[in-house]
Amino acid sequence: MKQRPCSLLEFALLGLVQQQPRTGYALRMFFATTPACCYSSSPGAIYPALQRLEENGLITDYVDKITSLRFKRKFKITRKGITILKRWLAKPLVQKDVVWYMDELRLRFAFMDSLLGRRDAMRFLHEFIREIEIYISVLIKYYNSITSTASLHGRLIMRNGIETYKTQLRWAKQALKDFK
Amino acid sequence: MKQRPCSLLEFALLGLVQQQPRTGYALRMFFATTPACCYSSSPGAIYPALQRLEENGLITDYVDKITSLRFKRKFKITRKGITILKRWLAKPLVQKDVVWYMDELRLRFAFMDSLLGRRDAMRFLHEFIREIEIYISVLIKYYNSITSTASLHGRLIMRNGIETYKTQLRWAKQALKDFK
DNA sequence: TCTATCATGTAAAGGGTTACATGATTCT
DNA sequence: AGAATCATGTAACCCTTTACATGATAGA
Repeated sequence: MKQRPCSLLEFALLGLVQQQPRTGYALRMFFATTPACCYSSSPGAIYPALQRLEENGLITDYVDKITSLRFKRKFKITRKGITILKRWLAKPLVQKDVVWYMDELRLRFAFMDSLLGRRDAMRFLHEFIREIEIYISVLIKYYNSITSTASLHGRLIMRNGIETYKTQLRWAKQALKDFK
Repeated sequence: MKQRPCSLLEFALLGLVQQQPRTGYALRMFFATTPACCYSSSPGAIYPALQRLEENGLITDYVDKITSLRFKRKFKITRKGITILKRWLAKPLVQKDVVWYMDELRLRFAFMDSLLGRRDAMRFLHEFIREIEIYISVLIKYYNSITSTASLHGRLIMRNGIETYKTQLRWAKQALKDFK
């Protein structure tokens, strides 16, 4: 009986309640008021996701009557949740990740600091750099192969992709320096 | 009776069959073998999407027995399809687009050349630059507000976002020059 | 008192992913 | 003859989006 893997939103919620217990509304507001908005802020996604996390035992809820008189249902992470979260954070990085799942990688890196060590973060960056470099060379090869036949728009879009990945590369190398 | 808007995959398919008639398989292979792979290549997405486009009269199919003896069901765009596609391509750009839908903007720019004029493409880039500049200032403001409290990872991820958007800005300005 | 915000959800509809299923043609 | 590739789909499952629904509390 293999456990269904968490969705990106579920991991985002898991990571946020790991930092500190929060209510569903606080989680919504976090997405709505920070640049993390791309991980969704609609209640129709967040509340069901929290239910699923609870059903699977990754988070538990409790009623918080300390911080205010108002009824608040706060969620906190469980030991099982921490295990799952850690496993996700520590997953080795593969080519597919940088091609398809850059959002997921950003999320992983953002949540890494409190659960993984400096060493793991640096390993992550090294793997990131390796895969990005490979993918940039793939993109450049493709760009050169179409450059004579493609339209101006086609070439420009390809350049956009290459420049975007080159920025990722620069960022990761600078980040590595910041760790040293 | 408002028509349901097309999904991103539907627009991608519409744009591709507008360039030239293609079979479902050829469309799948296009996604699978080019950097456009992020717009999906699974048959379970593409074939139903083609059916929907045909039901809505945006594309029609015909049997191509000219290029080979083999049965091939090719799709081509209809006049209605061109209208819908053009309307999508020419939509004015708003802040939400650069925050949430960069993929869609890339797709629109890539398909713009054959249906819209140079003037529209340049207008697109101007609007793009305007919205990106606004969003960068928002991100920097946020970055400065959290810089004293956030973790190293948090700051680094923010820098990643800012650098990524700055690259978009540089790209668009360079693209504008290429148009002149 | 009234409005904005805090706070928690549900329901319907739609699209995508994964996995499955099938058969023809081409190349070795 | 067999394998790889071409070619076209379907079905189950799951998640997200959009829209709706409700009520408490704090501040003007």
